Amino acid sequence: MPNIESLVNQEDARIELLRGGDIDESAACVLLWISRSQRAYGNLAVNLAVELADKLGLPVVAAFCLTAYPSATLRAYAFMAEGLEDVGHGLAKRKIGWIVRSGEPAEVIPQLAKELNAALIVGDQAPDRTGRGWRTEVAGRISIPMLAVDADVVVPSSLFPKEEWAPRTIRPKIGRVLDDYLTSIPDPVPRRHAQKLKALDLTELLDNLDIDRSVEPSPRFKGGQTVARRELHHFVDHRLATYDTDRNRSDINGSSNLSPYLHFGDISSLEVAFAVRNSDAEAVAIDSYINEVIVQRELTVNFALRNPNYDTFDGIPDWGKTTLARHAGDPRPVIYTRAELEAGRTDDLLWNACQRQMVREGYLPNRLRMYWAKQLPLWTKSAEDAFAIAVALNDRYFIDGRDPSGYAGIAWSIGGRHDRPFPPERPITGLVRRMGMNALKKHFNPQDYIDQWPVETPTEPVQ
DNA sequence: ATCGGCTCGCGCAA
DNA sequence: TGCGCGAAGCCGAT
Repeated sequence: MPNIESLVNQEDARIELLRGGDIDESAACVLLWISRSQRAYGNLAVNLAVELADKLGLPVVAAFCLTAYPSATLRAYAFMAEGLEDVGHGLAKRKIGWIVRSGEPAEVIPQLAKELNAALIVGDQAPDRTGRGWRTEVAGRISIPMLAVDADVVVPSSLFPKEEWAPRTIRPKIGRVLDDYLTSIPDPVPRRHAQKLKALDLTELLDNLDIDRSVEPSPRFKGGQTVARRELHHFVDHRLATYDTDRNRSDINGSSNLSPYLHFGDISSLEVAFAVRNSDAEAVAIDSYINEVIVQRELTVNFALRNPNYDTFDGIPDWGKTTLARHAGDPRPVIYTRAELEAGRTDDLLWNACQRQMVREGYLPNRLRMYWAKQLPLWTKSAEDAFAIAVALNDRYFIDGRDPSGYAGIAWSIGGRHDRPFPPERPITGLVRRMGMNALKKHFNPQDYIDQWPVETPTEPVQ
């Protein structure tokens, strides 16, 4: 009877052994629990499941557990459902079984493992506490081995066991090992094919899920690996060349638009980074984008993994807390309620336009997300309030809400996380760097942007 | 238009 | 222990 320890490379930083032990030789399949990495191709968790299944002479059956996470909206779930349909099609081509069930992962996955007589479970990894909790619970309720593959970063997170301070502390560490990890991903088909397994109707499952249906699906972003890859190649072919050079287009009109897809794992940052690295764009453009999609992004993953307060005010650095505390009593000339903010009814026309794009489209270019978050402390009674409102709106409207990038962005904007102080000390925000029109104007034309997101004029009632 | 200085704390050199 | 330097800024001097 083989044990799992002898079948996997224990030195592989990308693989976490959640439960060890012997493998039952009479088992019927390897269970692949897809959660964070919602894609059939370019997926290292799928590949590990295939590798182990081949060693054991078993087929692979993949499962997804549909459950309503905190602050789940129809917008996010419609996007996710589109992605999951794509997963089903892709896995069929890879001769992997596919099951979608609703319920709590801690119930559903162990139950499924029993039903299918699984030899072991291969899962993926999540940076947020909800996703991490699911894995721990599942591992605690099974009696077979379980592995988790860190498939949604380029450099495995386990190489950064402590909280990193800033881009400059993680950058050299990533640089040292990047060539070991920035590789292409094969799509092996298991030797033993799974029987056709009928998946439940996704729309029906969605209908029965307890989610907030008042936030409508994005009219612009459709989920799925197929669409994600189309976006990636459009970016590489048409916008990457000017990513760093054209000042008027850079990072606002020229952004890659991939964040919703990266959030749901419709595409991996590894595939994105690999495609960019091997494109024929100029080195400055490539380096600039690689810095975004690897260094900055993986810093935010490290933040979520290593700082338990990654989504609250408490997660900001000490110097930020000190300086904000010193200005806690500063008068706020204007205070808006959450409802006024949510409706985009402030006196700042650019901010309102950002809020409208967020509400309608579920997306905002990164730099505007920062401007948006940086204004909030000026208009709320405390920085803590500003933080809480920022997180609430972020999670409610963005397709990629609940993502480490969003939380780290808010912590950077409001509390100076991953940043340094910037004197002179100013009212309310103290030493936390401000962002005003002059800075934004270097990158785009605010008026053009405002015009793109007009206030909807109510239709006149016919009378 | 460009440039230095502003503050803080990490990480490395010594 | 000292020193260089940094996620996307701002202000004032030149």
